[in-house]
Amino acid sequence: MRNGTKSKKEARPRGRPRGFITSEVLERVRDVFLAKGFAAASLDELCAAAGLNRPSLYAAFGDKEQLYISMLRHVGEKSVEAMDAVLSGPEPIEQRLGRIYKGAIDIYTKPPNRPGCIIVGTATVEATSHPAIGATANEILAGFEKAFERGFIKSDLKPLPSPAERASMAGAIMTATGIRARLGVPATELRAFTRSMIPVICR
Amino acid sequence: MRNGTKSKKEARPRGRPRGFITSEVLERVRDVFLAKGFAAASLDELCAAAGLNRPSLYAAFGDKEQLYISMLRHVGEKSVEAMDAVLSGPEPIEQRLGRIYKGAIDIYTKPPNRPGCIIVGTATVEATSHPAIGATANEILAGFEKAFERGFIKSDLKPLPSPAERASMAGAIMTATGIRARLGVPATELRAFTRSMIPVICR
DNA sequence: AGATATTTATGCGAAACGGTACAAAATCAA
DNA sequence: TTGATTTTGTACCGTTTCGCATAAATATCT
Repeated sequence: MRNGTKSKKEARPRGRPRGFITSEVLERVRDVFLAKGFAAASLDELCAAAGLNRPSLYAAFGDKEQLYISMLRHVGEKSVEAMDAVLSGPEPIEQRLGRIYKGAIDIYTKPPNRPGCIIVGTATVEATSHPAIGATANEILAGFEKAFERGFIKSDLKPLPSPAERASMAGAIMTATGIRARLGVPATELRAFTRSMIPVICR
Repeated sequence: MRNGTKSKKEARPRGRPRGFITSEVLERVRDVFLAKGFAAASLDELCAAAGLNRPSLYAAFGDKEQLYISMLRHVGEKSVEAMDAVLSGPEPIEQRLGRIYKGAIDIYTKPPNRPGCIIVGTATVEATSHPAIGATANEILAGFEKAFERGFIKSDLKPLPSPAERASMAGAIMTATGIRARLGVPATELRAFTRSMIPVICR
């Protein structure tokens, strides 16, 4: 027991404990970034939503770009988990895909602000000025495609197009849906679109 | 000749003539909006790029949002013209589609800033705060799909999926490509993606 | 020429921006 | 209790932002 009694839970750090939970803060700033985008979201709004003062936010997450990237990663991880939960199910792949798209559209068109997909809807515009944001968004989208691919592998579709090709197509449909939702296309139209695409992907 | 000699050219307006050409200004501010997005593009940058002073820009186009929308419409019209020129050609539809995507990718990945598609890449994020921008972007995307549809009608593909369905799929592929280009996906990968999607669309 | 109309140019001014310095508060180690 | 360490709150700095007020410049119409 030389190196400190780590006990079960890791020893509490030295100084004053934090008055917030990281994941909660990330989910609150997510709502601000969703509504305004990265550039138009001010630190005042972000701090107010997070319930933190500015120096606390900075000490915990770094500057605005790093905070945004942390939020993106958080959203991405939770999304992939949710996708895997559905895509590993026992139903035929067409049905699993339908549930993925339906769930996505529900989120994308949630009133009152039809926010669309936060990744393609808010990260894309910043990618030219903030390459790290573009790279992060790309990683997350690649993660989505990998999740789709796992779903296609677990299916009895013909081997061609390959699961990877089908996955990249499913991802493109998802991307386009997330964009069009934010642009104001109503949910019914989005659902009709994804429903008509599924048989094409699974041909 | 009562109502004034309108001659051929309409009579010049009364006061001092403008020192700029509307389409040129729109194409110069387009470059700024492409690089920075709507929110992060400052009026100083826009004026400098346009070669106009601030009050001139305001008198000619209104505020920043109206200027941006005028620019979007300008880009949209020229794009549809270019698409129709290709899509009405004599080649098989697969080949016409390939040329459309190749041309788009060339623009989307142009160095040094891989700007992607200005419509889905910069308008989308603003749609929640500026509904007029979202509506305009949607109109333009619908115009793209109509152009695709005209191309599919002029082809000897099977009647199902319908030309409209094929067009919405082709549009989704275009959208996803424009997004991923801005996010940093290299041109070679984008070309491989669209090339693999064409046979699926034209099945 | 003189009056009228429109566009240019300079520059301002109030507000909002991102980021940080500094001291008070809260906890742990000894 | 005393000192070390981390978080919190207030207040501020310099810069940049958008939009406009005002006056000079350039054209047509009478």
